[in-house]
Amino acid sequence: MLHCLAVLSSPNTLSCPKLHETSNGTTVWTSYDKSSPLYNFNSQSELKQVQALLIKTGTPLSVLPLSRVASVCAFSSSFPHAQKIFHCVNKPEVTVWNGCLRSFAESSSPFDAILLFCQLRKYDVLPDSFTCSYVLKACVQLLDLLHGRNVHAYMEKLGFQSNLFLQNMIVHLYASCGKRGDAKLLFDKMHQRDVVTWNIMITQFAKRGDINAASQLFKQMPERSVRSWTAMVAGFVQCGKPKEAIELFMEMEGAGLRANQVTVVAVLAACADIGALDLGRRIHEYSNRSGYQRNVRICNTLIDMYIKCGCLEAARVVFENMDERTIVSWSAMIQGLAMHGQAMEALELFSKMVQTGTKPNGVTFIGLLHACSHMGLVEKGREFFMSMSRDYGIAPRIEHYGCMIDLLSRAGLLEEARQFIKNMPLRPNAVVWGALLGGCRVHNNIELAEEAIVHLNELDPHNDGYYVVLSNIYANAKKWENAAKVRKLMRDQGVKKTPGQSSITVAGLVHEFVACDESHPQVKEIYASWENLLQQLRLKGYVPNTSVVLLDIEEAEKEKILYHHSEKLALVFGIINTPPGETIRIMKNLRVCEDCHAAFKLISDVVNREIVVRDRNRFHCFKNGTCSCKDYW
DNA sequence: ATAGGGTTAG
Repeated sequence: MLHCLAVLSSPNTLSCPKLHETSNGTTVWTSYDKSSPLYNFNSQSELKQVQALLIKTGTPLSVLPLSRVASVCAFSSSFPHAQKIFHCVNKPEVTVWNGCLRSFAESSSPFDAILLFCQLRKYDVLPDSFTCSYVLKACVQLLDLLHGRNVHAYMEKLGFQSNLFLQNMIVHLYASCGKRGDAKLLFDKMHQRDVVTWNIMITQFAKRGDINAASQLFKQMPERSVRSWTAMVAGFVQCGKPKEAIELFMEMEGAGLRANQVTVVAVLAACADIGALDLGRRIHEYSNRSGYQRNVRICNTLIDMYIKCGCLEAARVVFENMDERTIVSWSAMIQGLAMHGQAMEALELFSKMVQTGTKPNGVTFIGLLHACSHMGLVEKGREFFMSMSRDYGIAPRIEHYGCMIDLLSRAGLLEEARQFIKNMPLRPNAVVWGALLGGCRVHNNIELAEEAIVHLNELDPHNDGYYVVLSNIYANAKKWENAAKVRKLMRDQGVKKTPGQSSITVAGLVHEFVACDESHPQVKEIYASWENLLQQLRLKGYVPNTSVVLLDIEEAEKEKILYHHSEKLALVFGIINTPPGETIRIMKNLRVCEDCHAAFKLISDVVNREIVVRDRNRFHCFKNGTCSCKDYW
């Protein structure tokens, strides 16, 4: 405002459009400088001053940026005044308002578009189909079905009911507001549909968890674009079906279609979920060849993919090479370092992030607390927990409390963890009690474990993991009757123990193993190889830790079960089938067993290999006889 | 003018 006035008081310095006489005698206006303060009025009074100046200098009002005039006057008493300006510059006023509606619809407060639309009707500005499209866009942004329905009705009154663009938007509105039935009804009634109509339906059905309906539509549609395939691939990922996502992507490639940037993100997310490093690397190369290196979302997804595939270094390279990073990039990297047990690096990265002026969000703190809890940095964790609300105004959510309980109970501060739960302002959920239970296993606290299971039995009665941990605690204390009781409780409630399953990819093929697996074609070779390896381990001092076997059976039987754990089978298979020295990567659906953990450390030394195990919640990187988790897990 | 993408505790 002050700036503007200063300029107005010295008209000579204005970069105002000038009237020039050309050689053939006609007059033209030179184009104006948009950065001039003259065109950056932000209020009615500034606009009036600008107008007064234009009139004084004989400059036509048409030099005014009309959409700006519209947005300044949109909700004020100058509304009719703005219309006058539009009239005198001989522009159809609705197009000017449309421009304004559009920028409101795409702004951070799309409701302004709806308000402006109401103003227009009050002042008898006749909307056209574009007007409707921008208001509908705002309604979709806000999931505002109420106003959307009004616009829908009004549209029909204006005779736009057969406009395909608008019909598509209406279908989108209903579907995204959770009215899938209505959307489908409208969709079925449409006389003509284009590929966008189908894509909207597929995307919305998949987003709302109805992947089967989406899949049906995908099969039915007359022609599919890359966006249709992408919608399905992304849909599978969102529904927790990464394998199906990857299968479909392969089919898409087979059909000769090229993945776009969104497809790349979706496929990479699927690779991260199932740990498909080979495909992930291939997509990375494809992405680079396609010139997507500077796409921040792709880079973020690449970081996540490499982290979840156990390649922390590759993730770091992507991160380092980004010329622009968002909070997601930093948070993903911090979380990755946490998952790999590199707590100090995670904290250092956080400091660096703060130094560059990037503000952390709630997710960043989950990564930081996660890092502290995986390395037992209790004091640091407490500090972060305090700091997030005090220094950054981020209220801790249930996830943050979960991290804190995990941090305290893992570190053996079980009573403090219990008090933390008692005093927390949010209702503790299963994860919170589960974290306490996990600590009880590490520190063999039966009493607190029993307290936790009472809550867990109520909050998440069908999750087998909690009962297994409790019976583990009993078995560890040789309380076999209690362990049996837990198993009976599981039976009575119809809860089955999820079988441990490990997988390894060799030459592009995924090999899956369960405990005592006899189904693999190389089973004899694997078992023989294990016996051989076992001899070498014994020489290194390996003693089987049979306490992890929950059954009350003979020691020899326990050892046999122990030796045929799924992760051991996968590892031996990997050693046999990959060249010496190559890193072996194994994924397990549950937490790695304690005995396997001890064995893997020794094996990494005996066979001189790096072994990376992706566990249910973190990575263990075995190398030269030690693990990256430093045995704190 | 209309459809789409990333990080989250155990």
